[in-house]
Amino acid sequence: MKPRKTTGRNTTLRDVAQQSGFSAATVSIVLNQAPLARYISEQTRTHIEQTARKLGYQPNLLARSLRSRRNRILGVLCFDLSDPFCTPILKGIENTVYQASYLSVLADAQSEWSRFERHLEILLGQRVEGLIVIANWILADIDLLADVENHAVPTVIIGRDLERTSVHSVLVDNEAGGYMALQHLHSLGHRKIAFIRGPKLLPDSGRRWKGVRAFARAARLEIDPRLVVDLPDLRTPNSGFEAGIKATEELLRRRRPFTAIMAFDDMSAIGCMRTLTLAGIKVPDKCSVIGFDDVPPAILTVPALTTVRQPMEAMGDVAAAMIIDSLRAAPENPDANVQIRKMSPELVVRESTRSIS
Amino acid sequence: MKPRKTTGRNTTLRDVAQQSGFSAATVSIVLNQAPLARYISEQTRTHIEQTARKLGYQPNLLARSLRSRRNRILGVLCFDLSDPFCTPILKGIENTVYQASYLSVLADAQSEWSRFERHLEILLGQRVEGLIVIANWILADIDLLADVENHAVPTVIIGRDLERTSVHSVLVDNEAGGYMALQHLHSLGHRKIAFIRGPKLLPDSGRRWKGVRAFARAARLEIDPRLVVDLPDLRTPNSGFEAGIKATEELLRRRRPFTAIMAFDDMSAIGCMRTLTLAGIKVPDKCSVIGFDDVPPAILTVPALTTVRQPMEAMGDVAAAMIIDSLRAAPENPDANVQIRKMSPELVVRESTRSIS
DNA sequence: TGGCTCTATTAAAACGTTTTAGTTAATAAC
DNA sequence: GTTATTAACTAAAACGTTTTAATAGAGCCA
Repeated sequence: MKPRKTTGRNTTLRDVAQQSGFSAATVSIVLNQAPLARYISEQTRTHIEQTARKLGYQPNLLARSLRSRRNRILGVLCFDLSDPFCTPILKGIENTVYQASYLSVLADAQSEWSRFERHLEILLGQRVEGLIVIANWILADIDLLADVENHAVPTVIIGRDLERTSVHSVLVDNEAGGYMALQHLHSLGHRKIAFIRGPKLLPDSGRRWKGVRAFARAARLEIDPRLVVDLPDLRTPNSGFEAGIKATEELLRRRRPFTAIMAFDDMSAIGCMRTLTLAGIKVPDKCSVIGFDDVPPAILTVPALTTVRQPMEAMGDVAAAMIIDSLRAAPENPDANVQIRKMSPELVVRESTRSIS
Repeated sequence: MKPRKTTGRNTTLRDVAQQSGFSAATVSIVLNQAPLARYISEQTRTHIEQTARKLGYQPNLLARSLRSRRNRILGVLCFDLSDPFCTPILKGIENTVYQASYLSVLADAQSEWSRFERHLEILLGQRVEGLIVIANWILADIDLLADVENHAVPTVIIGRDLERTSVHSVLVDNEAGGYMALQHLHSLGHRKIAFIRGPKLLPDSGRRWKGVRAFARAARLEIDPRLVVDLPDLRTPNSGFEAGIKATEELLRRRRPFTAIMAFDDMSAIGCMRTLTLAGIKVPDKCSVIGFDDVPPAILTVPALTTVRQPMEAMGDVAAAMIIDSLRAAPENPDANVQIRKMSPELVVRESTRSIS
């Protein structure tokens, strides 16, 4: 039975001090195991600890961080949490942050700019020590930059690289990924390959496509422009699936034969498979499909999706580590040297691709 | 161009006061549009606002909440974020909370008890005004209760109902859902129906099953115990899919004919469909499948999953509203009357169920 | 003249910690 | 017999706000 509070007031450090007969300073030193605790006698130490426990003392973290200017909290700002892309990243972040005995608090902007800004403001107002932004959509650099620079909080953005700012970046090597994807299809013997490219506004789209073209050139493979479609720019969070469906319908409408499709990402690939299946085109027997990302739902389809994996959990790890390192290194001036970390993608062969025969 | 800070210090209220020639009190009153602002002359008001803007003043929320004992922050504690069940709930919460101009911060325990407790402690230490717990797994009441009661923070738990505590609950009417699911299959003419029940330790399992039995009784439908399998208890977050695969394999091994399967939840239903498809049993032609929850991936499969929907977003809404209401009603003693809110499930017919030939 | 009620503003006391700079008393060093 | 050193504490000043109670001046009434 814990002692019940009748009053609404929480037990404070002073209560413990009073009750134990020592000063607030001593209590603070003991309870935090501060360096000075070396000089506190064993006896008082245990006595204080006991009283604290007895009173059910829980420190007020607000007061603590106000005074000490540290709170061991990292803010995570997610542009849209319902994107399955976010979850593994968050997992990575949470793991690393936890190891370092920090806490991460997450805010979700639900694809709305106004929320993004408000949440950013509040996180900064709460004096988080670092900030991780998950950019699963187009982010205008400017706004972010201004606020963050003012507060001098070390920041990393996952999924985008911001030029000429004080913000670190972690992202996958999209070009290598595009290269890899096409190489895989080519190695299976596919030559007539259709492409669903990403939205034009998304920097990823261009980069992946660049990788694709690089491989095509290297392998002397010709890309038929009539087998290339683009996803529309206006993309609310989980519209990738719908867009993939539409894109594939368009592709079928063109009546040019192809034996494989490379989709911009997993969600569009899953939409693509649906259209093909409904049209009676068996995947992978009649047509192979490859995605990009390896989001969790990629294993749920039949056939399970072959894809180019972004190491999302690792990306979260790395981002968190960057922040924590820069916090450890220079608590005073964080943006010592801005880093851009490109992670290697990895081909994950499942069931949706097969060699031509 | 915002004015750059050369020093690491942030602009404080006092800076604004000094710069504008008024006292801190006045500045605070103006900037917060406090009741007393009525008496402040238009002129000073605009002057103060201007200086604040010029200096790029951002209030320190820590100091603010420390003093005013309010911070308009709700803590959300999720037992495992990678469960797709959470995302829609979070969306609902975030929406309602945002409307009420609160902020929600999320912490993810990643299925680990120790993290759950630590995060809980920190959220409470941060003096969040309310707490929402998303229980997508078995939660021992006791621990939660102790801490929460001590802090007298209004709390609601989503997905579980805790008896005899001061914690509100929001959950779906599992019994009605189970009833509904079986009714649907029955109305399509299915009589030989297999069941994949939930883990025994999960209260939901029993309740859904109770609903199933209730319908069976009402419709004079006999349930063949050899067509019933249970998901194992040891369930790490996203093992539902794997477990569904295993369970269906077991079912097929028994070689008792059936024309429909009712799965415990969507993830196991999706696993189930995979096994059936790989075994050459076409869904829904040869066998119908129904799930429970309507998690986002349910629409991604071919055929898309028929399921009993938990109104997850609405559940998030309701939970948040409960907290905010109880905060508005009685900021002093929150647990005025504990509520348990049961939400109605809804049948969502998609492509995985069909009437018997 | 004195006593009200407004208006416009502020001094100073919180809020609950951490931290800096002491203060003793005792022990050791010279 | 003075001076360091050390052990065991503590007073008091932050941290950056909000809020309470107060202070003046002005207008009005009797």
